[in-house]
Amino acid sequence: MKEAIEERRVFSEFLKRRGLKTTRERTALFDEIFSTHRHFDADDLVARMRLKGKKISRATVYRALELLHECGLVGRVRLNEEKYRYERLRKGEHHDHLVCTGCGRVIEFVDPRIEQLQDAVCRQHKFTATSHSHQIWGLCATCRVRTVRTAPELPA
Amino acid sequence: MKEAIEERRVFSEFLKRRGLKTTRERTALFDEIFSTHRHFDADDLVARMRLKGKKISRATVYRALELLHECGLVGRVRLNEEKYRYERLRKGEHHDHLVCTGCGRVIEFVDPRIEQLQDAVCRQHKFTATSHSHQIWGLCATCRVRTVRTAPELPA
DNA sequence: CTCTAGCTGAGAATCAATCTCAATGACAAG
DNA sequence: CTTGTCATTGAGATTGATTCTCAGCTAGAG
Repeated sequence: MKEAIEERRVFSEFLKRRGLKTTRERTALFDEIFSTHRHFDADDLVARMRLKGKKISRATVYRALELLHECGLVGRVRLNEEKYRYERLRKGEHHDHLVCTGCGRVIEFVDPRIEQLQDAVCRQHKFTATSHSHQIWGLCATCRVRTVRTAPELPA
Repeated sequence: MKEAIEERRVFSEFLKRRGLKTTRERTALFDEIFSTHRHFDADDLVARMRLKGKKISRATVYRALELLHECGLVGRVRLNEEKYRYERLRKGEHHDHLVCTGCGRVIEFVDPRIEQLQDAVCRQHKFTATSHSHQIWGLCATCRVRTVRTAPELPA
């Protein structure tokens, strides 16, 4: 599974540049993360490693995610929850999220026109953007159907 | 300072509808929140109340913010930090945020064209949106100047 | 005024994320 | 291959925001 050659190089060079080491743990985590395109949180990752028979402590997982995030390979957002969501990033690519509050599903979307308007907004405010996050909450098609007339008037 | 008449009515009716009570604490918190337009976090609010000589427990503050959020008078977002940011909302109005990573300043913006494109995205994915949050991080004009050539390379 | 169901405050609990520190390991140099 | 050094790891403690618990308090209907 020697996927993600380019990313692997980026990470390795990033570590070298910082005088950090390419450890067994970091490599294993990298492999796992770059073997899929799923979104995940720290716990998911710990669990996935366990399943593969690699016991890596939570602390190490967080430390590795921090590094991968710093070198731009992994995205980290809070979708209005208390925990972070991580996701593999493809260089130059960017996407935003539709988050289903019914089932938790996350749908990605890209819209260059929106990005363009964003740039305009920044210019208008003399703001120099470095990143952004755009989330839309609601119900996905499936949950929408399921909730027809189950939706309360509000008197929760 | 009998501001925010309309909001006051909304809140009061909301409480009534839910069989909840209009307590001294809730009224005091409401007054404080609706006396300005600032963004704030739970601690700010506790502190502001203290300054006015009203000691209201953190638990109560959180509970009141929850209610105000539920009835749509107060917005609550995580700007990729661990804590929530709250803000007074004006009915029907909506805005998003430019967050300066230099000084923490939050600039609000509205762009109907972006909102429109969002709707289109949702339709495309058969997604029924209920809310969204759109944040752009970067440097405000002031911090930008201050940081000229202090910024690292970060070949992210 | 009374009574009851909702409130409040203090502190405990939770939960993700971060930190501490002793033991271990990567890797450059010899 | 061996060594020395300094980063790394894991387990558990810690932090920080938020939520919960529960006993005593109070709003507000009757």
